[in-house]
Amino acid sequence: MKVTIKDIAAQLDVSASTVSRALNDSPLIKKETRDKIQELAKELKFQFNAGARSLSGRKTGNIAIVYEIHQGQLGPSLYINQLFIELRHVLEKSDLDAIVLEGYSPGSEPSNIDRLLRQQKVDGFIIVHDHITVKDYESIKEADIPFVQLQLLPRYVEREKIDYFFSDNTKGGRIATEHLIEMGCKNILTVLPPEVDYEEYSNRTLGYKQALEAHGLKFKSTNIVPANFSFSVGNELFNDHEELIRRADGIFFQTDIQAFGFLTIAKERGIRIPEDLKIIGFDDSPLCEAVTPNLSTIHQPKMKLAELACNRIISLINGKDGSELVQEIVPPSLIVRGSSENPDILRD
Amino acid sequence: MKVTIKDIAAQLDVSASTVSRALNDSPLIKKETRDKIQELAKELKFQFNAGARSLSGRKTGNIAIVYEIHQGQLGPSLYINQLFIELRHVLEKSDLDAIVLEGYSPGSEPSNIDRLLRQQKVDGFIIVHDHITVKDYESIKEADIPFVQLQLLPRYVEREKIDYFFSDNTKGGRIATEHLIEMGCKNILTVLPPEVDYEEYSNRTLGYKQALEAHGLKFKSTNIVPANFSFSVGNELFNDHEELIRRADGIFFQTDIQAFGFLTIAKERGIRIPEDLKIIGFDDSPLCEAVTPNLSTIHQPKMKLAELACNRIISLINGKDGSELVQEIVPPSLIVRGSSENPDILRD
DNA sequence: TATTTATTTGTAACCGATATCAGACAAATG
DNA sequence: CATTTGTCTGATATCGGTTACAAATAAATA
Repeated sequence: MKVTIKDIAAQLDVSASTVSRALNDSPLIKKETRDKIQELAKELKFQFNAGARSLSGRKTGNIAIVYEIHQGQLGPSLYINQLFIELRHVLEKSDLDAIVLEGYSPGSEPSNIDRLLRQQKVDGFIIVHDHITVKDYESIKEADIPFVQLQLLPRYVEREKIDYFFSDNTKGGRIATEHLIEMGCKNILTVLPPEVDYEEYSNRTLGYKQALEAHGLKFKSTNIVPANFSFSVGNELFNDHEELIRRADGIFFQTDIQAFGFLTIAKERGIRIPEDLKIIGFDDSPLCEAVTPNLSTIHQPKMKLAELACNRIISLINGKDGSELVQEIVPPSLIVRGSSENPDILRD
Repeated sequence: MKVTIKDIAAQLDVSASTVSRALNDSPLIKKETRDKIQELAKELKFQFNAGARSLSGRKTGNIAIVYEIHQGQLGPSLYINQLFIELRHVLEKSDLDAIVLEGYSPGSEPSNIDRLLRQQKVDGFIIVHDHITVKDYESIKEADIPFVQLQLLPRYVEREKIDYFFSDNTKGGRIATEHLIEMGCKNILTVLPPEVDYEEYSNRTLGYKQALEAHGLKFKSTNIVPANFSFSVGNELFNDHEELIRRADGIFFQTDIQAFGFLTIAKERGIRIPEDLKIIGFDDSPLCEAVTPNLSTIHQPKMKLAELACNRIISLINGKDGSELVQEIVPPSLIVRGSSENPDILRD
């Protein structure tokens, strides 16, 4: 049942090392021998024993994907769920397996990350978001295991020293806001989750501000509205900020979820979208096309990010270009749907 | 940096085997020696090298969680996302790592499951839903690796031979429907995803039928409405089945998502919920409490299922009770919220 | 043809753990 | 005190690969 390198060696009357070389495409082997061995290996469906390989060679064939839990979900938005699936998918193509874990799970000693490092279970880490401890970052570096950061630049790590890939949140905030301005909005709010210390959101807010100023609109900090990070945001907004909302003609919601929550309530409150108020979200979740009106939004380049991160990790593992940093900020794109369209244009 | 069993042995001037015995709580060791060794191991933050351990006959410490992709999401409903998180969480408590993979990814040869088996990378499989091939089921059995099935009983596997845990969908359908009947509904539809060959849904439909018949209501197959499995179900229903809907006084949506989609549309179409029509969903997704009116639903016992599955896998791995099957069908529970309440009662 | 050089293959040590078996030592028995 | 029994520990082979080094073979040179 289990096929080992020795079985192949015995069948072809060669030594185990020859088989090893053949299967690893070593240059130290005659082509014919190599082909013969590879052929038999394929026929027997040979696979390297992962334990033995990592023990001798170095590679485990495992990559850790570190995520965080938000409200019982994978990551702070549905978007993370999709990013996660993409990552696994790209890794699979290189026969790498994904070991998933929560970055920060209090009480476990040692931390999961520390444990994985000590057990030598993974070849690299892909860290999504930044909910891991400073200590764990240091452990990873000290162990000299490749890692890349996705989605959010950690606060407490020197950014000159890590590889990261994330979407340009400042630009996202800017193009979302500019779009509303172009559609004729003059009094634009932005709604964001309460955890304002996330760079994700502060950058989106920065982009919002930049857009306003570039178009000669006044930026008021009171127009930045932190609100519950869930569907129920709708009621909260009307309870706490009704006046602000009634005066606005555009809202940039920094997460789709909040826009959805608002949509379900707005109609009841007699606000027509997009006639009275135009709104735009952020993330391009699948629901955008399901709600009425369809939600305009900013599309996060998840495929691109997953590919960049995985390819980088893979080449780091293979020892390539370890010296120079790779840091990419991928631009998101504007997706216009019904919630921000101009009725005037529609009438043409 | 890396601490091995030999390092500990050298420091305490004992042999490696003694250290191994101490760290594995073997009875063949003097208590004092054991304590001394364990103490030092803790101090040095020793962890077994995973590769070496699995090579020498012990466990890999990895469990494969096999899922399927639906519309770019993890599994056919948000519920799977949560179940997945629960599973990982329970495994973590036993220092087991989760290797996640898609059950069926066409084109990869050998299949991921086959590859993992041959690489001897995992100690067991938790299969969520049934999107893996017959061949893979057979490979797992042949390799004699423990596995449990969650969420859905596979069609092509003899159920007398596998351990499974899932929620009682028949009962779920029944209590959902009975609830509507008790709230006074006489003409109840059920809406379900188009993939009717899933036992999940056929059982929910069965429960629906049982409830009707138990209460002397006529069951009509035309009242079973397959519809798009997404938020956009609302428009589809009104386009294709408006008359049916106008005549109904209750709808049992077999997934929350479909109920949400309907909710956003119903109001526009002049249908008041729950006054004109009572509805109930299935899954108890977090959004239920966020929409207006709050959605009544059937709660799936995800924590319970995750615990059962993990504990079973763990005891199978440890060689316990491998002989007798463990099959549990966990009852879901009714959660009553605004969407099915009786206005008459509210007025009291 | 004899000798040097380049290719290709085999031998053996090693990675970090486990387990069998034999030996050391102490306690129990005659 | 000699012998048997029971506890505990160490030496060693092993798991399935990799790799440095030595050996064998083939090709190139004198």
